Amino acid sequence: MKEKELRRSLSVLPIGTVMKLTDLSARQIRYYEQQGLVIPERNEGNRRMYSLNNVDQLLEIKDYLSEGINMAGIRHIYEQQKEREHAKQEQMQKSLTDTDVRRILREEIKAVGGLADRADKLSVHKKKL
Amino acid sequence: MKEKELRRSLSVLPIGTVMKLTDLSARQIRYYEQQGLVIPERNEGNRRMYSLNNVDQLLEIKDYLSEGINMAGIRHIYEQQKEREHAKQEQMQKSLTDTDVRRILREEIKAVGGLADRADKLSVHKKKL
DNA sequence: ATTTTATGTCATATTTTATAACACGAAAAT
DNA sequence: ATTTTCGTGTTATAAAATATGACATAAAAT
Repeated sequence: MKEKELRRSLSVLPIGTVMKLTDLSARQIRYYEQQGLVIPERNEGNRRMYSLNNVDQLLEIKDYLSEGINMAGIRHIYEQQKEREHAKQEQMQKSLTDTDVRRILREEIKAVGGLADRADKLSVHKKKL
Repeated sequence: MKEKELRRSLSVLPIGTVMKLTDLSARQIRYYEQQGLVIPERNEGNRRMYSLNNVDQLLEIKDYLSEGINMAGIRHIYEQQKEREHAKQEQMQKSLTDTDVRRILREEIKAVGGLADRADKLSVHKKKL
């Protein structure tokens, strides 16, 4: 599902479209950006270009606001989220090295298996042992 | 998967974005429209707004063109496609009425079952028959 | 009672898009 | 061998969309 993620993160929507999709005013969208919440990419002409993920985030912000949470609160939430993602990232990193360890172990086993094979070939002598 | 279809058919992309996504010039995109191939919606300000489906179709057209097929050919292909869709539509229609028929049959069976029930209730007399 | 927040509104500059026209090489038709 | 048609580029002009910054303000926080 990597392709889907890519699609959702492509900055292809002008602010006008985002306004309609979120039912937010340009003023609001720009203000949230100013507050460090949703920072869109810019095209060559300095126009803001949003992704579907950006839109989702804006809708999320709408929800938070309607729950009475203010900018600072929302900012905090996203910082927390980033932290969690960071932690997960580290976790991933760790588990990756774990699989590395497993791979190495497997290779060691394989090596041992090789020895076993040789032992098999020598097994004609087994009975003798 | 109705929601996905909706997403893909939402007219949210300005022509500039479509140009980048398809690597076609505005001239080309508009010409294909003029030729009846990809007709985008328009926003209140008469700007063309494209959907992801539109983009896919444009990419398809690019392929056809690179295969040497001309506008007329592509138009023909799409007309065929429409016909097929239409046929499928009719088929759907048909099979829907089929299920209707089945439903009706089921109801008839149920009705018969009702009679059967009554027959059961009368079955105390069965032996008499 | 002030100050801060979140948003509206307005003005100005820049960018993007629409439309129409002219051009032009390559392919097709005559 | 010409003439037409096709697909696209380019240019000019007008309208729409967007960016930025300033001023305004009701509601909330202090």
